Amino acid sequence: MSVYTPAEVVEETGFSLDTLRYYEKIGLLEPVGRNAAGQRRFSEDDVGWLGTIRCLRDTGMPIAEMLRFAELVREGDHTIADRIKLLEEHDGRVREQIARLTERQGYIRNKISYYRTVV
Amino acid sequence: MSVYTPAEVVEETGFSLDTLRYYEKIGLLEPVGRNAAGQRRFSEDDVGWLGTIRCLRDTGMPIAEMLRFAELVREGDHTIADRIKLLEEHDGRVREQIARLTERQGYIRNKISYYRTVV
DNA sequence: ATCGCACCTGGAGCGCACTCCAGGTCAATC
DNA sequence: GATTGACCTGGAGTGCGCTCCAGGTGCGAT
Repeated sequence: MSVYTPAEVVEETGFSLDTLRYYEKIGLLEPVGRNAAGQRRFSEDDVGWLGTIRCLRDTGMPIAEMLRFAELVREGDHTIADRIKLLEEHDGRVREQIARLTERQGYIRNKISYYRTVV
Repeated sequence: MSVYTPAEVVEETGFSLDTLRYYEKIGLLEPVGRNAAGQRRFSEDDVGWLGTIRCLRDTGMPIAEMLRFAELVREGDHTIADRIKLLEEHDGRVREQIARLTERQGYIRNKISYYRTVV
């Protein structure tokens, strides 16, 4: 079972070291293991979880909601229905987000086309 | 040439009154016309411009860049090539945004599917 | 042994985009 | 003529999500 240094995790997840510490501090990450010198050594699971976090963050989930999700995960398998619910609601918002973005994109492209006719 | 009261513009654009005043203060909106009592009366053009702003904001353009765009618009027709450039760069970012969102959406949906197999 | 470097901590600070507030004006309505 | 309600101003405050800082530890390389 391999472990990762902070620098490796920064590299793999794209989160800054400060952000990793911040996530641990607020409880989005469970207390990370340490080596003898007190330095963090992230587990495979930590890195996997950070991948999930990355994905939720990138789709605009606020930290407060990620915390709720993290709690559900910690509580064990009997919360899986709740997790599905949470993720489905989020998926709905992502869909809306994409739809809105696509619509606005159309407007921007029209604008560009219009400018092209003017030049 | 009809004009709009603040309340009407709030209704039509979805920006709050405070936001409208803020946009005027920072120069994103040119100084809005006033009635005898000093109250704002927005022109058709103001409302149209706010539509553009809405669209750029919703697609994640930072205010600083919208200000640059507003400046170009004010400078007149000889800046149209620059405006096209700015909007095209923005369009590129919007495309990336949609692509990333779509990819992450796939991940989320996988996660949901996985949870469904577990329950 | 001394240096550089990756890492540690608690806590302060920051950038963005608003949002709220206190105190005031004016016009129309009861 | 008192009240109500939409609006005004300048400036302070807020929430989010980090990001930075000072001061310190421990380890491997020169």
